[in-house]
Amino acid sequence: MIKKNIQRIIQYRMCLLKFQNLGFEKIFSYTLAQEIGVSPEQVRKDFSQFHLRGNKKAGYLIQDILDQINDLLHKEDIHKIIMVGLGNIGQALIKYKGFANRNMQLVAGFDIDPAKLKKTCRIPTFHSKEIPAVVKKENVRLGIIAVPEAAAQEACNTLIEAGIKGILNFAPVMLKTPPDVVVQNISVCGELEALVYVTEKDKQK
Amino acid sequence: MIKKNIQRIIQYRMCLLKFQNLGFEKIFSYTLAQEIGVSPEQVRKDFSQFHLRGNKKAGYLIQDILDQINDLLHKEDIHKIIMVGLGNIGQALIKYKGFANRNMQLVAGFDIDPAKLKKTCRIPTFHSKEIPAVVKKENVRLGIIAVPEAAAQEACNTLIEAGIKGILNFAPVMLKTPPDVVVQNISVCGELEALVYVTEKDKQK
DNA sequence: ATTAAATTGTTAATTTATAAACAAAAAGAT
DNA sequence: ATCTTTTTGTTTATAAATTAACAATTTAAT
Repeated sequence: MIKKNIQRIIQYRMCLLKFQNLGFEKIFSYTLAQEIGVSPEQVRKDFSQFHLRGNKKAGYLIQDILDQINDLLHKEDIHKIIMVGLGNIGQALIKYKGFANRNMQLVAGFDIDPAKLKKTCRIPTFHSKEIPAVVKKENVRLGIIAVPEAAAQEACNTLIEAGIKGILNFAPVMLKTPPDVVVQNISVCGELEALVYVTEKDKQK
Repeated sequence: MIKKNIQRIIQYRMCLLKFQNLGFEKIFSYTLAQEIGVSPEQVRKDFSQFHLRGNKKAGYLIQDILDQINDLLHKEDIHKIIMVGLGNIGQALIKYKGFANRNMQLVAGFDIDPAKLKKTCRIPTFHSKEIPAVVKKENVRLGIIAVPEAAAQEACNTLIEAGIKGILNFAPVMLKTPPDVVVQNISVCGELEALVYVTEKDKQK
């Protein structure tokens, strides 16, 4: 599983950008902490672990920290992504315009259903059998799986075979991958179920 | 933040259903563990914490454990959900057919843009100003925020004011809520950035 | 009937993550 | 120039989560 500190670093980055856009040049651990919903000590600890340094009494220089986080997250490159499955989620992600300003680029979509490939699209779409060719040609390392549960492991195997190293999985299954391929799962229903659990528990109090 | 053990319980449930559909009546901690990608000790520990009991040498009775997990997760009820924001993600979720068999029901969608409300839809859609009325009438406790970043906190405030207790947030901001309102965030870009970090780190080895 | 094997469930140990404490440095005030 | 205040950064302590260990129990075999 991915460490929590790097997930927070990603959040700090978004927050720093926000404050920078508001015209600030410096920020304190306290401010950042409040914004993210953690303690200032947590912010400083995280920064310390990634060697992000500030100035005593003067806080952190936003631009400076951003530069370093951008390095950490390899923001000097544009990260190409392919997506398998052009159903509901797939279509939504294709239309999503937020990838670009985070240095992400959805370069192609795939499906085994020819009907799904017919829709006009912001990105090129191909039959899933073309995955290896496109991955190789475009040198893609990340993939999104947005196919139904039953097809997910097969899609996953194809991606692995093609050389994909990181997979974002929307299908409600735990994918089996070799150790050098990392999977992150997103489950809308799962998150909602967790919310039901905690909110119903709160209710009893 | 929501405890990890309950998140795993939710995963175990999906896995148990899968094995039940395959015709199995019993399952061992080892099997479940492998499927979820954790250790058998973790499974037994989780089960123990929620008082889910098996039989020595004979493993766990799938139906029995499912009944108890269903109780934990309040699967005796159908959980109503409303959604604010009928953009890309909103549309995808409205079309999504997987809610029903997890006892979730999207009862209404909202947007401030009249154009978005015009599309024919599987569920009724209203102007966001109707949120309090619908929440009250339908007695809804869960909400999904799928609006742009700039509108997210305001949408959140409306939901809180209306009495929503759990929020699934797709906007890339940390929402400010009172302690009795729980938020779960989903960030596709954030997850992809985390994947970039770990996969690039692996590459160096 | 006894023994061996398998599996749970609890307790103990370890690791990881978070929080607290505090020294060090910088800025500003007296 | 000295003292006070503020904020970082590191160290120590606490809490949470995971892993390991092992006793208890059940089934099956001899």
